[in-house]
Amino acid sequence: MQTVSLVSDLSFSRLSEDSGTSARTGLLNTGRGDIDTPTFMPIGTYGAVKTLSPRELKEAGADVILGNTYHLYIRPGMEIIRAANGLHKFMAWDRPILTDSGGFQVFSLAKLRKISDEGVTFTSTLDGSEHFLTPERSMEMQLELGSDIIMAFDECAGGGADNETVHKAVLRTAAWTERCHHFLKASDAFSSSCAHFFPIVQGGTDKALRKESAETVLPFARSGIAIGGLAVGEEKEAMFETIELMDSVLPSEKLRYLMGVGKPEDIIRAVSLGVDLFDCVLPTRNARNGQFFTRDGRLNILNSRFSNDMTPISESCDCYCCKTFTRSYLRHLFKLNEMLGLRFASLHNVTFYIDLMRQIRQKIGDGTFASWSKETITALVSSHD
RNA sequence: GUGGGGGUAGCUCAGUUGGUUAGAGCUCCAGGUUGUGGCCCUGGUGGCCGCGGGUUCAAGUCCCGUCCCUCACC
Repeated sequence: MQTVSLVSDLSFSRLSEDSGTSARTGLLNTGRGDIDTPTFMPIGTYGAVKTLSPRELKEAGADVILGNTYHLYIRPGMEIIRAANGLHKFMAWDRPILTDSGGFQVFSLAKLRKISDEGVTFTSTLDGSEHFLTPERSMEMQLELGSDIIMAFDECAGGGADNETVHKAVLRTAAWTERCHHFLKASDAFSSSCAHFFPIVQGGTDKALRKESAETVLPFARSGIAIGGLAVGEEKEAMFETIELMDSVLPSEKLRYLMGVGKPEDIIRAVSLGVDLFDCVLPTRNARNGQFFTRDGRLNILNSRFSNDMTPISESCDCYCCKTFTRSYLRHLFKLNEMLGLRFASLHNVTFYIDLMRQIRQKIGDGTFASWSKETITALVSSHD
């Protein structure tokens, strides 16, 4: 297998490893600062991590956030992004941004779509207008956004897809990844951008298809590679078996990004299988439904048992929400649909996820990750499953 | 005072020519949410059908009385 180098000089370097598991810490260089791994990216789909300001994100400790090419292309459109001199300036976030390519959204959101080897025709969920998205166009838009980590334009088959469908997605993802790479290699904007390019492995939960997909996209991975097509409806154990397979197939010197995962306990397990980077809607979406993450599991602030509870969400959390407000008050805010409640819940959950990652890095560095992870997972799921 | 309309779940209301154990939405209570629209999904609690008589095998439904709400007119 041959590694094809992109023009970027940026890299991922492993700093320490955990004995007994595949967990490791690392450092990803970007033009907008280094990222300690393992880490978690809050999701800022439309150029906003819902309810939180960039200042609050920094205070919570976020090093990198995720933006969505598909959503930003629909609204406000690339013309506005160009006029604003890129997404960073537009949203006033000066740290790294990873951009999703739009591949996943075309399949998960768009109602009407036609897929061919050339690209995807889809109908906008906003106004019904028709659009054509290709690997080249996705790369072009991610460059216009000013992305620090550009994701390959892939095809994600759903969790219930048969092997023939998954295989087609694997082949198409391979061809598209090569086109993405080819486009970037020829792009002046890319060579001067200091941006990473991450290919995405597909293949569902079938071992042979996963291996095939990994082998076909790996030549285009320089600093990192993503594991896509998981947490899309398959059995949880099948997901972890696939991650474990990826741990043995992917070279350990490249950063591994597990797309869309997950619950805190899932992240810890994935870290033990060698994953370095995560994103997930749970901390922010569930926050807006009143769910708070804590070391002792999740709690639904709408539950009546909190109506007169004058303690904070978590005694051990240093976020503004936990230092200042009671469960009783937070429940009150949620019962009345006050937007302040959504903000505090989002702030707490994002802080919780980022603190969790910080602790994971510390435990790996200490060499105590294996035992710590077992205890922590037990506590996290104590009141669930 | 006279005439009309109406009283059914916490709220807004559906309930066929009388026919099984009276329903819905919202609320309330509790689950879910994995490359994001605060959406959404799944369960559950909750009714002396205003009250009292009557007709009938059978009444939320028909009849009589009564109380309350509401509109119109004196």
